[in-house]
Amino acid sequence: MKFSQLLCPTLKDSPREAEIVSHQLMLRAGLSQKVASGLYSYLPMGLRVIKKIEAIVREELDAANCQEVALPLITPASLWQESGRWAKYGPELLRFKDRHDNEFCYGPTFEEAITDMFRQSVQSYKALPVTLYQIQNKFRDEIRPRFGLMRSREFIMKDAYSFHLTEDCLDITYKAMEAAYHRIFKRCGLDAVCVQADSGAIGGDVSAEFMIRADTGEDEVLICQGCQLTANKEVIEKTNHCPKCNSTEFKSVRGIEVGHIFKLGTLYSSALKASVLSDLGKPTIVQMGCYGIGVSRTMAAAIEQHHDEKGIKWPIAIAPYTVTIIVTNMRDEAMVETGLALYETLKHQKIDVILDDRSVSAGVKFKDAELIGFPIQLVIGKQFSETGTIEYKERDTQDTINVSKDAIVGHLKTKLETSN
RNA sequence: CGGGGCGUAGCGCAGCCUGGUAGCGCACCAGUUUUGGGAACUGGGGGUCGCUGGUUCAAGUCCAGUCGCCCCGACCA
Repeated sequence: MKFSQLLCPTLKDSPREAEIVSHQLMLRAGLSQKVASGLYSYLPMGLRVIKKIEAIVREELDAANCQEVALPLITPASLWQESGRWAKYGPELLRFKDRHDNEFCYGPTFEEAITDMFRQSVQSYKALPVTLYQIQNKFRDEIRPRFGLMRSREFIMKDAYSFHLTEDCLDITYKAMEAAYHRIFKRCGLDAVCVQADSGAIGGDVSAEFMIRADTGEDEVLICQGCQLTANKEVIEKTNHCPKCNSTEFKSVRGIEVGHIFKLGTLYSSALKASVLSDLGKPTIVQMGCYGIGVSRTMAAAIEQHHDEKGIKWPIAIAPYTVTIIVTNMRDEAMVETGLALYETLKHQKIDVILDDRSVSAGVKFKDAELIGFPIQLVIGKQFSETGTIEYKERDTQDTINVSKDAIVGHLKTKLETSN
């Protein structure tokens, strides 16, 4: 991509509405824009980050034998009535009627819809276990949306649901999903912890949350000083001591909840009569698990965890572009030619690269590069004219080194390989 | 929904107390000079001051209502 053609409206001043740093930076870096309270559009840069997170989620879930499906965003009231949640769910569930006066809701979560898909498709225990997932927009009419993408009403979420004949089998998948989640957040370059949690409105008996550590996080995580067990505040408040070692000493840290995994048991499968025939020919209600990841929230959390006073410091795996080539003087033909050639070379090597070919002053390009947070800057500037070298700079560490024009691609590739 | 704050150009703000027909910085457009850390000069474009009603000769400014947005709380992936 050439920056001169890119829709990326960066701002010097932070809009008044944004208070926390991820919200400010996503607006300033031109990632996303507000449409109404709790509703946001993604601009090209923001969408690239989302797509990268989604790609990592897909790869890890597919590797864990999950299958991707797509359910409609809108669910008929009849399914929710069957589970009993039409009455239980509050105004957070956005309901409406179609022209025939049939009732529907925008899906905030999809246990009913997926269980319906399952019961229409599976009759035998031989098809189990099976785990289905989707990545799409969810809608929850939050009492108070806040902090931009951190708590929006429409948001992108990956939700997965597993079906099993036995609790033991559910247990195996639950643990496999926990492991997959650790890999996902690690690959995204995020420091996440898995904590014991309360299962809340979704129901079920066992659940764990994945928290990205950040001082601005909405949630409080308690770490047991006896055995290092991590749990969310609600769990400890209920029992007042560590459920594992009985210690009452805790250290408190703040976190952003980006994932939640549950063992649902037969909560929904019994309500919706999702059963299979066992090997004894006996109808058996299936065991279920469900597993969510807030994709758009993960993007916000990544900014909270990786930024400085200049802007965002994207982890390489989820950066909108890995490398930006900054040509400081667009009137200097040698610089322009070198920048373009380097850009073409990197593109052919399948490196995500953007060429800042705008006819603006060097300062603007530097500031934008720091703000948007491309992990690596390759600067073709005055040192190029003088010594024929290109400046290699890392956004995170600000480490800078001059590399000859001929060696720059090799240097970059070595750096990228060692950082993976 | 309770408490607090805010709506004036794309973004940040002043003007409101004390009414007289809208201004500053940045951004944007044109030209000239610039080109390593948000350049300079000159000349431009852009606002029914959130909306509705009222008071007044006259309302961005005063009064009433209403809508929207943000923060704290209750609630929540």
